[in-house]
Amino acid sequence: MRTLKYAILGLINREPLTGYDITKKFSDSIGNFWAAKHSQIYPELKKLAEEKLIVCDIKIAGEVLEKKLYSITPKGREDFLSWVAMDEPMTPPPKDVFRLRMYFAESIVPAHRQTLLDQQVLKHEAKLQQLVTTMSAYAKVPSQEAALGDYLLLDGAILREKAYITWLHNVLRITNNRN
Amino acid sequence: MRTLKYAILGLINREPLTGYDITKKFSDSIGNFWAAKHSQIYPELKKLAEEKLIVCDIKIAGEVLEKKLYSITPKGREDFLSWVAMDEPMTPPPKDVFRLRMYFAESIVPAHRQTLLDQQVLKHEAKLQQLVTTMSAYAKVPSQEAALGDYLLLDGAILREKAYITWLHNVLRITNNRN
DNA sequence: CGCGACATGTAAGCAGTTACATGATTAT
DNA sequence: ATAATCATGTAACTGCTTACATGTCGCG
Repeated sequence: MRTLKYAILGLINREPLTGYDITKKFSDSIGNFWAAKHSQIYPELKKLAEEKLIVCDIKIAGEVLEKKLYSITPKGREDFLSWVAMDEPMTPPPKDVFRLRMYFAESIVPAHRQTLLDQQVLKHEAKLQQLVTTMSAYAKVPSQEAALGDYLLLDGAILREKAYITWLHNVLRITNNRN
Repeated sequence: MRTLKYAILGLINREPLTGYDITKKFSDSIGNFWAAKHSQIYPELKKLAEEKLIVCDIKIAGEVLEKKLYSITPKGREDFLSWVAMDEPMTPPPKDVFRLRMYFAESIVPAHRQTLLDQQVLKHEAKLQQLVTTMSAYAKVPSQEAALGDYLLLDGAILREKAYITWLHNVLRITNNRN
């Protein structure tokens, strides 16, 4: 499906970026729904340049360090715009190892199961707190076009974490009522 | 991480199953948080048998059809029980192509964007309806140990769908206020 | 001058998908 | 008979992760 390709094209479509810039986006903001490592990004950038969807402009930083600043080409923009407007079959349910473990909840000794659940609650509450803090930087819905996506997806990530925490509490309540 | 291995061991730990039985579980109940195809399951079963974690008993159905019924060995049960009780770093945020598209919402013409969102709402409401129907088969929290996991995870899937639908409505509201 | 961030790449291996491939059993 | 479901496998490929590998720049 080449999804990474379009994620990168979409970012470069907003403004020229280096592989390093892109890597950072995939580890924070975009990372909330599409993560990628630099080891995947650099080869993809190379491929996109070969396909003439982006072009690379080499900048010298300091004395010798070469930074590769990529910009989108008209062909690349066209490709991206036709992808972004496509209809989407529902994303298959995401894999989740913790849920899988809880599917086998009856095989964990109750006291330990509670510990595992409590730890998950803490982790997800910390994540939620971090998302809420980031969100608070937006006093209201941003007017800048480029920031709109960040705002919308942050909202989605917050709702997702809240639902997860609610579920964890349900599991704690239900399993404790049995033992 | 060999997660599929443990998912299969966990299922066979409950009762002996064939590859076909396991495939069905991975396409419905378990499929809500860990999906797998038969092309991945059969080779894994073969590997688990080689590792002596499961054993295979061949049953003849009808005249000639051989069904391979797998059972867990003590070694397999031990391996599974130590896995299921392990602590889990938070699952990385799941990849979601639709969310990625909405991250680039500003690049979609507003009327079309609304269509895409409306269609997603319909798909997720249908999925939610299906989950709720399945859940209604449980009048209350099941007393059977083996059904507990199914019940807990169904609850999680329902909460997840509800949160997704709420988010879709938020996106519709926010983007419509701007155009 | 040292440390953390900046910056760019490759290689090996694992996990998962799609497609290929075959055949038996059961219900209508 | 014939279609749906039962039943089991393999091959090629894509995507992603982990580890390997190297070097510069800016700040204190």
